Amino acid sequence: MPELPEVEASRLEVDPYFTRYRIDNVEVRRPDLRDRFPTRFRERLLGQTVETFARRAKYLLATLTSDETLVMHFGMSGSFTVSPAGGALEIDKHDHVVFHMSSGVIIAFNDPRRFGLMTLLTPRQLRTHPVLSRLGPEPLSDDFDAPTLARACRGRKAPLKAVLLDQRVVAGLGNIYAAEALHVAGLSPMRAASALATADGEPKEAAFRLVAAVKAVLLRAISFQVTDRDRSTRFRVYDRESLRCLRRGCRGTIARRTQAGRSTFYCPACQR
DNA sequence: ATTGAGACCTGTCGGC
DNA sequence: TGCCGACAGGTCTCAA
Repeated sequence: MPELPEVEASRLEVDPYFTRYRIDNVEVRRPDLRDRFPTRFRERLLGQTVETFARRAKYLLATLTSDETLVMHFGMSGSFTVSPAGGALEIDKHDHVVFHMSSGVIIAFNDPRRFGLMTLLTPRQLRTHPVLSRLGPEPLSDDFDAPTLARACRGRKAPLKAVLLDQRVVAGLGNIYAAEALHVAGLSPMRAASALATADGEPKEAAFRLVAAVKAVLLRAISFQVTDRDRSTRFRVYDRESLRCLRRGCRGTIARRTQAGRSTFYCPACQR
């Protein structure tokens, strides 16, 4: 479930049960996701109240009364399940951390593949974190605009798809929405990123189109996550190999190829 | 400094 | 039904 829209949907769903409640108990059933949990992880959480529950890129950040921040990442297969107070509790074998909140609600972090991450950072560790402190702009914020993207793309020979996946350029896109945004923008995933900028790093028209496409695709995906359940209209190119291109007036067929070890879906007819 | 390949771990799906 | 390979929405490390 986990690119920016899915993480944001998860945050919205869990926030009412997390924020302003105290963590009365934590079951650490497996302290080894992508990294081993920090020392005294459980002890540092016990009795803490969650003050805010925010998202940065694909990370979820719960700030605690102690000023420490609980950082969570879903990896490829992470998710939360919320069990109402007093309800029967079923523990899945991939529920690695289970939070018992002061309301009686139980929130479980589930992650079969264990590419996810959970850690607890002091304010200083949060500020200087080697990954978090280097994340690029939030794609839905005004900080992500064509000039910013063009500067990041200047002189880069890497294909556009790879640059959209680089979390230091823009933070939160993954394999699906990078492909979707490139289709909306009518840009080939194989195109060199440098094509978005002039020699001095000024944005070309394609940079404006791509920025707008990224925002549109993510906004649509978030609203889709929150409301829609119809899976048929979910993606324009992702997982649609050999199917007709959905762009109005385009008669192309969606192709698939491997880029940097991952599947890229695109329309060779309308993405240039 | 950039870039691509491989690794991490488990589950699912299609083909034989 | 059972086995096997291919593949999966992310990131990190390493070598070129």
